[in-house]
Amino acid sequence: MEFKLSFPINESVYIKNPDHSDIGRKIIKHGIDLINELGFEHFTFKKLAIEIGTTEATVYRYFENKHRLLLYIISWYWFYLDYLMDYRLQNMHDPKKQLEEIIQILTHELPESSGGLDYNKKYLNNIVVAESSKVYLVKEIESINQEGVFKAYKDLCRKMATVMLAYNPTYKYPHSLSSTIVETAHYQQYFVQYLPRLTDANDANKKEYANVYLTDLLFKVLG
Amino acid sequence: MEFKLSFPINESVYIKNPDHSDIGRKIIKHGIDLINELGFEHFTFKKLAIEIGTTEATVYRYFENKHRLLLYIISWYWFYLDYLMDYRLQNMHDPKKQLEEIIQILTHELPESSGGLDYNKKYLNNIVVAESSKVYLVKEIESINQEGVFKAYKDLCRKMATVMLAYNPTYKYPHSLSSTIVETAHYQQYFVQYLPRLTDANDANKKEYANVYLTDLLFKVLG
DNA sequence: CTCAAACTAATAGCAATACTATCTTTTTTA
DNA sequence: TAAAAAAGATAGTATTGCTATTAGTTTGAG
Repeated sequence: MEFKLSFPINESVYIKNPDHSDIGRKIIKHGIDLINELGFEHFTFKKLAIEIGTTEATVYRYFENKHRLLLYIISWYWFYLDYLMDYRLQNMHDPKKQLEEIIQILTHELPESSGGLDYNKKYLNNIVVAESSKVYLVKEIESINQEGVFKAYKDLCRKMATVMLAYNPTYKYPHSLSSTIVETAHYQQYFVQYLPRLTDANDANKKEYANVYLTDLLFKVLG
Repeated sequence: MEFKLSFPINESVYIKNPDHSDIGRKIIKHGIDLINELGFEHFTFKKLAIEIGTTEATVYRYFENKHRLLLYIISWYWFYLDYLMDYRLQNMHDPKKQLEEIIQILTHELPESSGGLDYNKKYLNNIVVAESSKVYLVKEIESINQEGVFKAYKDLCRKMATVMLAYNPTYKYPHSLSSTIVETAHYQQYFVQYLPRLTDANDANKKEYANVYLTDLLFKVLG
């Protein structure tokens, strides 16, 4: 028994909704696999088309370019985080516990079986950590932001900021602290794995490091 | 009377040292101008060659590809930060004042006239904020890290960690906090400008926002 | 039913990008 | 002053990013 998670991803992200056809869903699923395997710079629509047994032109009918496909994947992640936070925090009324749960969600692989979607969560996590900043670190940022494609990220930060203010109503920078926590969760995971000298992790605490570091930081900042 | 700042940038970053010839220095200077103007994705060696009145082949004699040129520019920035910190902190013995000065350096444009170099510091700052993460968020991270090209960043974090420990010897994550402060300085500046909903900045506090936010955060974390 | 409109897929092709190779000329320096 | 090194000119290749055209397939109005 499965139900299908479907998120209202901004329509200007795609040309044709990939969620409405078999080939569209293949583009997302195998897109995640291939971006994970090759890295975003080496990923191309041609390689993706070969992977899923179709042609480049078909992929271009769904997405204007590979940046838009990445934006779709990362948007899906933002919506999924938002959904997970709602779901996990709903019966949790202590803001401290809520904040701990938020960091838990941000620093661990997304749970595998929630929804009928079969995206590889390990790969999705790798992409989020290594590639997500590339969706906004582009010269076209002002025009794509005007399309509203970052709304999900902004909503997520607003939700986190609300919980922070419930914990400490006098804290002045809850939105910045939220985006800091999200971004730091990503690149501290990356640094632990690839540039450990930029962290204080070691082989023993590696696995829970980002969680422990961020929890310590968050509660010290919020007091 | 000018003296020339020269930093020991890792030799594997370039094929031929751009600092040793006129055309090499032009590649860096106009490279900074063009990457700032076009964004890293739209920047090409062909466009750079036209800009400085030479050919693509000549630029390729200095750098293997545009990623290496960016790495050179960002390495120069890391060395310059390190140098600036030494210079500004040398007669400052209070760790609290030192930490405040470090954040000041990280959240403001680099000073213009230090050294004989004529890189445009405003453009360099834009590049650091918008493009620097692209030097390590690549599939080849493990092999390029082995070349030692990130040593300057690691040394910088070590230096910052030392000051943090002087201020609070019991803090457990000084290296992570250093990289967090550096990265957060970059993207909070970016967010204030392009995605202000991810921050708590407004038109009135915009200019000093990153500084104020990070100073508050740092001293709350260190206690 | 059926025939045209609309939608989808497949093929081809083009311009830009990311290089590499070669050969000539100029500059350096031993 | 010869030879080594650097720069310039020119050409060429494979890949990338994207578009145009055509062929086939589905849909739905009469």
